[in-house]
Amino acid sequence: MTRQRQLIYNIIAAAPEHRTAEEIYDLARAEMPTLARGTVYRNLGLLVRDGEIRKLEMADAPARYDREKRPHPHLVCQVCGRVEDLPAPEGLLEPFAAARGVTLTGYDLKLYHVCPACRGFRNDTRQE
Amino acid sequence: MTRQRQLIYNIIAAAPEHRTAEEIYDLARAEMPTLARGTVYRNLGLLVRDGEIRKLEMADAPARYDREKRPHPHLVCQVCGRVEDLPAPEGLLEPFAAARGVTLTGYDLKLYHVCPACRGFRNDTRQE
DNA sequence: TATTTTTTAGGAATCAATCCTAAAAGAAGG
DNA sequence: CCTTCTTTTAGGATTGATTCCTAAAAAATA
Repeated sequence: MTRQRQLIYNIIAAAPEHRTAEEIYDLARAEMPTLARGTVYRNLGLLVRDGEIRKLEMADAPARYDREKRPHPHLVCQVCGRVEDLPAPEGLLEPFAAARGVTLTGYDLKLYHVCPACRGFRNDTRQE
Repeated sequence: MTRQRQLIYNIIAAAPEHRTAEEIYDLARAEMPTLARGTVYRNLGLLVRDGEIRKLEMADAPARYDREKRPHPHLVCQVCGRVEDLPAPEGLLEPFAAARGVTLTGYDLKLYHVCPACRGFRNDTRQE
């Protein structure tokens, strides 16, 4: 385990934010100024491959990384792109797939909405 | 409506395939050899904006385009990347979102599996 | 048909991500 | 700690998808 990889992992593990490679690069450079961009991408790839973190492919935007290893859906603001984790939809997708004779190996579920900040309301109805 | 745009739309509308911009470009060039790549991208964007077609963002691969305008999930082969349409999961996602106080504006659901061809079986259990 | 507006072709530019290579750092053993 | 072997890094070049730019062409409008 190199210092570079540990640093990159720590940045992701330390916060629930779903950051882009570039954001992670910037944060990491603050602590290790010689860190190369390619090193960040390569280590992110390795961490994903080893199941330490998850990669989130975003529509028309750079990928983001999630410290949560278990599969779960995401709530994405259509306007600002902000991403939140959602609890896994227990027993929702499996039956849907099974009913079609499909053996699920994974899923990607994004729910789009407009977040309170982008809606301009402060009296939104979301809990959390 | 320009000839270029009509041609691009026709290619998508004519088949259930989920093609990439590059594939559409190649098919279109067969009929209109001077067509520019940028014209394909621009028109795909406009068609998506106007709700004539849908854009499918793929993981680590170029986007694909879908003639089906209604929202619906996709079944994606992890190995070859092949994409199939799935019927809309009526009343599955809305309650899930509503239960969390979220007003859904859209969704993106991809189910991953390994298609029969990639599994190497011919006795698979999928219908259709 | 003349005028105004939009779109195109073609190529340059951008942006995220990957690849390349010599140098540096880590792992393993004693 | 030394030495050796293997992996990883920095830094920059490269790629691949997509977007942008501009003068010319086509479409819409009158």
